[in-house]
Amino acid sequence: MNTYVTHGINLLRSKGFRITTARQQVLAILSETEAPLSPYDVVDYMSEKNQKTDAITVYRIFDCLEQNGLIHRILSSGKFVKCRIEAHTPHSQQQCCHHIAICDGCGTTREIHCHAPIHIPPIPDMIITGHRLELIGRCTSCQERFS
Amino acid sequence: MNTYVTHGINLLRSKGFRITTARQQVLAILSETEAPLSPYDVVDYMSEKNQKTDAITVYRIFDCLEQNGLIHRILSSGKFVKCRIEAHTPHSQQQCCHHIAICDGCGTTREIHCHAPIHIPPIPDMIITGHRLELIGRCTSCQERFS
DNA sequence: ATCATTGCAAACCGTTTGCAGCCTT
DNA sequence: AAGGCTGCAAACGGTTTGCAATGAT
Repeated sequence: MNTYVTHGINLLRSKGFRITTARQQVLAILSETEAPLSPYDVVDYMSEKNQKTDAITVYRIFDCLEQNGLIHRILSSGKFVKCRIEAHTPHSQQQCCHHIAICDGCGTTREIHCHAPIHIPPIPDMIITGHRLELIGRCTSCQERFS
Repeated sequence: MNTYVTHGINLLRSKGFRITTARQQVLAILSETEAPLSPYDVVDYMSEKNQKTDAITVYRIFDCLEQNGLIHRILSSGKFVKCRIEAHTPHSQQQCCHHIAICDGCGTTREIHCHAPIHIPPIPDMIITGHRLELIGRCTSCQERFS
């Protein structure tokens, strides 16, 4: 039982969610995996461990975890990764924020804590309230593998 | 026949694509619409004009237009908008680029030409080669409507 | 005991594929 | 005339919904 799992369990419990075995198992799998996972990826992982679950259940657990800032949804792939930075604050141009960098070789992700504001030129007739940013890159091992 | 449509037609022709009526009709609809459209939205629009098309055809036309930088794909919704900025260059942190701002009230979009580099702190073990950025905001009329 | 959560079935939606026929070149 | 493009049919994968059974509190 690692930090991510216990943190997740405590957070969910504090908000009145029930600590079911399915939720604990999903948290455990997320904590063991660096690459983003789809709900069906999780089902496969779990069946390898002889833990039978339905994909629908994983969908609902992912919804719950996302709403509580425990996982990131990756727009470009529809998959999810654990979120280790507790303060997941949606932000304007002035606030501190964090984003995800995705390796286009292996899909591994890194979280980025970004204190510098993103500079955006004024937009006519529109007030900006937030943004979604995904960085595409290549991790060290993929740099070696593909060079 | 406006600038966007003629520009699109000329670009496609110059690359050896055929100028079919379906492609011209889709370009015309894109030029008339500020909000992002799904392929099925386009089919509906066209049937209102008594122009019958198949959604599959629109999908393929969208693919073609996207590859030629004539439309943007919006990750968060899977819809598309016309792209008026010709130089649609994927970019690193140093280059000039452009992105989309989306009104969360009505879905209208604005294109942003962004010359200032986006400042990203160094990421351990990863080289950043590109990024996807979508700005969320609220346009003037929606600010009034919802206030 | 209560009620949130799970799991099965089935529907749903957006998207893709194969192939014959059409239309631009 | 040639071959890119269209459109129908059908399949496909991911996601959602309804409802009864289960299990955490």
